Amino acid sequence: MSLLKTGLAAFKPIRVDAYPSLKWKNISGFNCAKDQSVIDDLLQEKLSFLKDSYPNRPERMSVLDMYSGCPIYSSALFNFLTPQKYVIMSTQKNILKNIDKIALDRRSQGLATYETYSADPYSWASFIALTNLDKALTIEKQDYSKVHDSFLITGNLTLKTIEALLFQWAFCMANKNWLQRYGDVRMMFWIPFKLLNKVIPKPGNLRRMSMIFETFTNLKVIASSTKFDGEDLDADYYQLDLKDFTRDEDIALIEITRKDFDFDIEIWEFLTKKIFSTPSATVRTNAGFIYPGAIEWFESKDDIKGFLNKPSKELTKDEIVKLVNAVSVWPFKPDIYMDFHHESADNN
Amino acid sequence: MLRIIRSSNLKPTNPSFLSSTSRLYPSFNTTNNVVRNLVGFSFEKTPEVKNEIKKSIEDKFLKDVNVDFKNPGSTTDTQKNYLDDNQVPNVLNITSQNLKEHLKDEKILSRTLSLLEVCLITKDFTRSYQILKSLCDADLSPYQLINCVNNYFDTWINSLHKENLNEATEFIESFFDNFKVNPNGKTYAIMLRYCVDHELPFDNYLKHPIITPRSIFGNIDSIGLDNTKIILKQHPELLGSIPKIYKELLKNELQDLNDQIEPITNEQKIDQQLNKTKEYYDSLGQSDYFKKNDILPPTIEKGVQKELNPVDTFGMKSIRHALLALTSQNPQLESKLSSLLQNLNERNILMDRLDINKDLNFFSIYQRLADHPKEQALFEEALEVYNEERQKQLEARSIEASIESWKNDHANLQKLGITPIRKSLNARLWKWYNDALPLVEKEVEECKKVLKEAETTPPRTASVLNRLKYAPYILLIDAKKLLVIAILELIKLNSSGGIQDGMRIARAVISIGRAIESEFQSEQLLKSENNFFKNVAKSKSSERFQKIVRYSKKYFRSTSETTSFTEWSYDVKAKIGSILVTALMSVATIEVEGKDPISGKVVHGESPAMFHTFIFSGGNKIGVLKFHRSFIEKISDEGFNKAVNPQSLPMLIKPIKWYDWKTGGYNYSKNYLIRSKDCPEQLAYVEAASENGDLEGVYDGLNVLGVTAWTINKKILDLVTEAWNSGEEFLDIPKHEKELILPPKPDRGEDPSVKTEWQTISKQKSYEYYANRSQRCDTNYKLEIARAFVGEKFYFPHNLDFRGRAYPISPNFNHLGNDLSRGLLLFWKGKKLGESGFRWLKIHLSNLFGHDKVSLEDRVKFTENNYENIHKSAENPQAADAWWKKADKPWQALATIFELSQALKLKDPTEFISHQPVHQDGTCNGLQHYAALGGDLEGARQVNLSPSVKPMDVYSYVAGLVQARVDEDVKNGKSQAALVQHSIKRKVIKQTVMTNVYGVTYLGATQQIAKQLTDEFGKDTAYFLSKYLAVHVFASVRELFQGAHLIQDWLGECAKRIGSSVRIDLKETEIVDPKTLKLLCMTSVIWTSPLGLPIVQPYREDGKAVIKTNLQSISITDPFELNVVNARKQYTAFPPNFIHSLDASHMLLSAVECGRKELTFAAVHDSYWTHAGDVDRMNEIIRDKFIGLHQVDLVQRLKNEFEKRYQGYLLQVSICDDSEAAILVKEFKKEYLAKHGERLSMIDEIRLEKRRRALLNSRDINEVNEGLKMETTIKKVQNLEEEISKPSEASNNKGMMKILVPLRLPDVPPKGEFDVREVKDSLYFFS
DNA sequence: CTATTATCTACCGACAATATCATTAAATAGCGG
DNA sequence: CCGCTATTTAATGATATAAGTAATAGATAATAT
Repeated sequence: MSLLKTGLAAFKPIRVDAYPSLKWKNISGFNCAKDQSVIDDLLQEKLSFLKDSYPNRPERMSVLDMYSGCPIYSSALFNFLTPQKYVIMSTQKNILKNIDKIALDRRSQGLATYETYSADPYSWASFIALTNLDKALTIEKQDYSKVHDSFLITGNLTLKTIEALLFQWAFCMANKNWLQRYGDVRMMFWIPFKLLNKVIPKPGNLRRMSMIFETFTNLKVIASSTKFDGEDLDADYYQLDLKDFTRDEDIALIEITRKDFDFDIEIWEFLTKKIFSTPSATVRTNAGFIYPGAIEWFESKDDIKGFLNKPSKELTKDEIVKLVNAVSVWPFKPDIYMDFHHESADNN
Repeated sequence: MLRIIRSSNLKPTNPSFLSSTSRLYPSFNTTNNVVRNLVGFSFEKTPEVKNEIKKSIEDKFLKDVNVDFKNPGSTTDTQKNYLDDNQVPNVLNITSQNLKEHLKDEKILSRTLSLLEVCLITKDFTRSYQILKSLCDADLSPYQLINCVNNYFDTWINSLHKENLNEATEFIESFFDNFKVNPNGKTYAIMLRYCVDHELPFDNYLKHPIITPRSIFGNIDSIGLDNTKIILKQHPELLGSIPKIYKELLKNELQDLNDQIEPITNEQKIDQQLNKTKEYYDSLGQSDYFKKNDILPPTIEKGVQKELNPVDTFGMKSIRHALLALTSQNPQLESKLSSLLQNLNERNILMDRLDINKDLNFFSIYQRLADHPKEQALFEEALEVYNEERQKQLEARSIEASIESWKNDHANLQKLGITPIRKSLNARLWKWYNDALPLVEKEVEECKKVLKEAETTPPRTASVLNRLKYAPYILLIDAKKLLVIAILELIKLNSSGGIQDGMRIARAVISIGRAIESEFQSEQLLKSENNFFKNVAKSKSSERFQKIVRYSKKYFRSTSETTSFTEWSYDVKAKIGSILVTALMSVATIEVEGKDPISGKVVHGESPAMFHTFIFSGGNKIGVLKFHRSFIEKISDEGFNKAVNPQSLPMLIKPIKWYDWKTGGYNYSKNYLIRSKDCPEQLAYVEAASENGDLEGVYDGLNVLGVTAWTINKKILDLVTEAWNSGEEFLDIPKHEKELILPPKPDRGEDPSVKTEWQTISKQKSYEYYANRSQRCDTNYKLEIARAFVGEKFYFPHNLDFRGRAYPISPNFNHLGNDLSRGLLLFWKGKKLGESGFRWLKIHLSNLFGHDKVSLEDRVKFTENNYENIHKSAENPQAADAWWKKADKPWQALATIFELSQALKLKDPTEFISHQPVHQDGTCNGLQHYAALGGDLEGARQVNLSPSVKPMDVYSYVAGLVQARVDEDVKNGKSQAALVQHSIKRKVIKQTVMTNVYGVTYLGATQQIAKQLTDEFGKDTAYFLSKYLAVHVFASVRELFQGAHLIQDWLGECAKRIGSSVRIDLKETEIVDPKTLKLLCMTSVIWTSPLGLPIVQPYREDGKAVIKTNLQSISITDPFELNVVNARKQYTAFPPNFIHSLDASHMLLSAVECGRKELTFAAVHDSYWTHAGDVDRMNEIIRDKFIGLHQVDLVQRLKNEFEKRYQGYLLQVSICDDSEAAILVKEFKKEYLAKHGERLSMIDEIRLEKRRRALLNSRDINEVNEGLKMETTIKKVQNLEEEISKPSEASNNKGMMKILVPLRLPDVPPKGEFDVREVKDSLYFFS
């Protein structure tokens, strides 16, 4: 009962250290915050705009938080946003158990709380269950012209094996599917610094990974434990200290929202793979990797042949779009869906 | 110190390698037994040893020749007996303390030697001499060095004229000063050749006090026969110094002894006939096919009525031409056969008159001569002579033949206009070839230029340096050949490695490089043979003489020292390969058709036919070469094509016998005894064993397998061809699927899971499509080979995998293949069935039908009850519901049916002459060996080691056990149990039971069972149930074969310990990783098979090396990188490998005996084949040999060997905190801490122990005493046998500590009561 | 020391990831004596 | 010509690549705090 009326419940902040009996066993592949006050500070410093982006939060805002780890950040964010609903989805059984204890305690006191949802965020099915079957979360469908104003996705993607989710979900943004079918839903993730380094564009030394984020998302670095060089992006981020985290590995917090585009994304995906095969080589050389005849085809296009001789790593976003559009109308274009190979093809 | 050639540029530099300090370190092994030391990675040889080896080969060869000449039946009977001792006679061991460095040295050395060889061949004496000088300073064995110098001398002297005598003499005189070694017999042999060639006096060189004529003529290869003749004319007394095999030859040449040698009368007759007959090849107009470039010889069809549908398999055509339309350097040889046939015709010996011009089915001629043994023998001999030359063509000339066939297709089609040319693949290839040739030639020129410049000015730019690395090699082969090889390889590799319509670049370039290397070697071998025999046998043509020449050639091939045995490095292969691929890629074009996405119109164009690209797999970037889809469509239309590697087809003559670990099999290509996995360690052991004379038994066995003659079952081939051409599915031939159809792509707004699913399905579909295609392709390949060999007599050269199992070297089509391959094969030789054979043939049929679980009598009855079916099937095999198709192995069954039906039509079926191989298969051979090892009564009974009335069937029995368990579960209300209760069949669990011996895991077993259950339950349920069943199958097998599992576990445990042990006399950095401070386990499991073959498990973490080519960098596993062993692989693979080494020994032993008793013998590991009439005799042999093998306690013997080999090794084990050993170690550590103020690390422990051992081994008594007093942790615990030999427990447990202990092996499991001699009376042991 | 994560997954025949950038080691060049 | 340092070049090592882990899930080794 009290759960449904969270918005009305008193908003006493959750403090994880108020539950000293709970053992969090720092040892986890995830790199998580250890010190809640640091996160409080971070939110205050850099994320106050969130409060304005999500009006009337206690009544209508939902947050989906994945792989929370020890819920230091989750608690801080929860306290900060005071959303109507805050779901922590994870596979970490022991951690969820502990969080449940906190939630139970809060509920018993009639306090607002986050809740857990035991499922694997890696599995698409989890979200169908979450929104359709279990109805643990109801999300309003909104227009893509502005950022969704009642739903926020966040989580910790610092484990090696689930890094992939960042890319998958980014593509979901572009494709408007998964949870991104509800609108332009803002996502905030903790990621290893190494991963951040891949996704931020380094002018003159561009790679496909950064191109993805540059083309399909608005990327902002909220916080980082290390300095980095990237265009405009380094202007204003919160300096983190590694000692406040569970692992001795540089970490960053990023925020992404959707950027619209107008070309065939599948060709884009295919083409960028090929064109960045050898980033230091010329566009012409790399074009050869697309399909026989591609170089000649590009040479026949006036808006393209001008940049065929520069290295791929210097290609701009728009130039790539030109290439994509050229391939789309190419009579001898390759079958972009056959670009894989069968592993260990031997078995009688 | 020495100077070597830096591989990048050719200037001498000065690193230190091949340091000799550590080489002769005494082994810790101090037992009474002989411990032979392998030093470094190559076994040191002295020239004397080498000569001895050569001598013994000669003796054996002569013996064999005698067998072939006169009294067959008595081969060697004294092979070293490995079979009756609990000790392995020679425990070989590598004792280098510096493994990694030694290997690196080997790498440099190998490259340098290869470069030397290449420079010599290209007559680059400047560079050669530089290399040679640098080698002098290297730590080569004197023998190796002399060899190198001699090779140099050999080539260099050819460039000298008569006037340069002084230079030559000077070379010999300053030999020692220059190279620090003395000249030897070969040096003098070379000098002799020079003198004789230039008509200079040579007597001086025959009077050397040390270098005797005998040792000179031991190198007769370097003199040449013709020259030897001249020498002998002046010095007839030297005839005694000539190797026997050539003596005969020279005697003939010298004294015109034709009349004195008894001519074989029949042959003489034919000799006379010979003159009467005109060469029929001339009449066919194809004798000079290879020389006259423009005329394609008319293809003779060998009576196979129907062409295979896709006709144009690349290369195949050339093979057929090579087989059919051969030129010969000695026309008389050819005509011998034709005259014989003519003669037979005239005498009406054959039932029908032969049309010599058409019917070249030798097999049918042979069969028709069955009643005329004399003529049959003559015919066979003539055929052998004839084939001798054809084989040579086949191996040596097929590349040229490919070009010809393309060219001809192109030329012929040109007459018809442009369109047909576009359509023809061969014509297209001809164009590619022509367009790319200038590029390649330009590259070759460039290489020449660069090499020349490098002589004067040191190379600077990267591109020149890069080119220099391969330049010397690319000059070795004609540019035309380079290109053809490249084209053929690329087409062959299409769709390999799981890549649709393409291949991995790495594989492509290396395959091309390898093929080129191999072609080069062939050329060299052929050239040296021709040189040696020049001017011989041109004039004399007596049968006897020709025969001697043939044997001399065979001998030459198996011993020739001029043979190149250096290997091209991967670097070179890859670079050359990539040059060619690049050239081809840039010119190869194809007509393409596309659709304009906007207008929808069809557009035509010309586009490159292939392209380079990268694909990604799990974040890995793989470089691939892909073909344009239009090209793929083209080859699909014209059929599935693979280029045949003509150098590894079945052989038309008996393979070269194995006398030596690196010569055998084909005439003109290099084959090793062992298919080593690029593992120098393996080769080192095999080489040592071979030179130690331990491998005689192995060689004998292999040689028996090699002389089994085969032919094609034409009836079967006709039928298969028909089925094939229909394009429909037929038995195990899949349907020809025209194109890959994928489900429609989902909209991108759909949930990602939808797309994922679509991808999965698409991948699956695509996989199936390509699997289907590759299967069709494989079948086509088999059929093409079979078709080319119809009517021929052919042989499969064999070699071994590293465990000693024998495999035919010729891939694709051989008796190890599937039912179809086997069905297509017959023994060439026919043998009368006889009573017993008739019976076995019936049993064989029954077995092929799957009725092999009943008594022999019942099997006979099965066949007898089906006589009507047999006749029907034989008469009308095409019938849709023909009986034979229902067999387990339909093709073989049909082949047998043909024979049976023919036999039954005879008045007396036992008179029938059978060619059908009849198999005797061990029932679960692996388990048989386990049972014998363990003396396990119950196990022995289950696998038919002990006699019984009916054969036991393990699989059914296990199925029964599983059934019982499941039934129990049903009672207890388990839901899965109820579902599968009625589906537990023999077939379901068979594979799992079988693979259980190989250590299949739960997951693997589940998949196997699931595959069987899928039809019944559907994919998902099947998997669910399989998980359940797998558990029960495992439990049941374990329960039934307890004995086997005890041994399996024991073997595993031993391997585990060995694989995680360290040898502490190594250099410290090779014992403990300086970075991680962890033990570096470098010890692989090594043992000696009962036949004397040393087996080294090659499993290590592989060291990757990257090669830069002009296409891309490619990554290969560096064979010269010695890494830590993969302990897991070592122990999971050891039990099966050990058992396989036993069954391999059993097979080879049986082969030798069968050979001795003149049985035709073939084997597929644990399935032994012979003529029906000989099965009884073979069965006896199989049993005897099995008993012989197991009469000693092989497990104990293995343990003894291990203990000897791994004595002094240390192992890290976890033991209980409170055990005595742990306490002692802790105490010691505490004391050490107190004394030295720092903790005793593992390295310290090892250092101390090293020191202690060094002291103990010292010659200084004081030091020994000091050593005796010295304490180390290892000494503390070494006597606590019980504690340290306990199996190690999981280290994750509490209260455990890790300590170093001397390696101990667990006790051998107790042996059971079973007496292996019972096998003698077990009917179903093999059946 | 122990919870979490990564790595396997049946033997043999059989055959392999690559580009780029940073760092280190070695070779060469230059210079002075 | 030698020997030293500075500069260039070669060799080695680390990291990124893609982005549903291809199926499949349970034991075991490795890792990190």
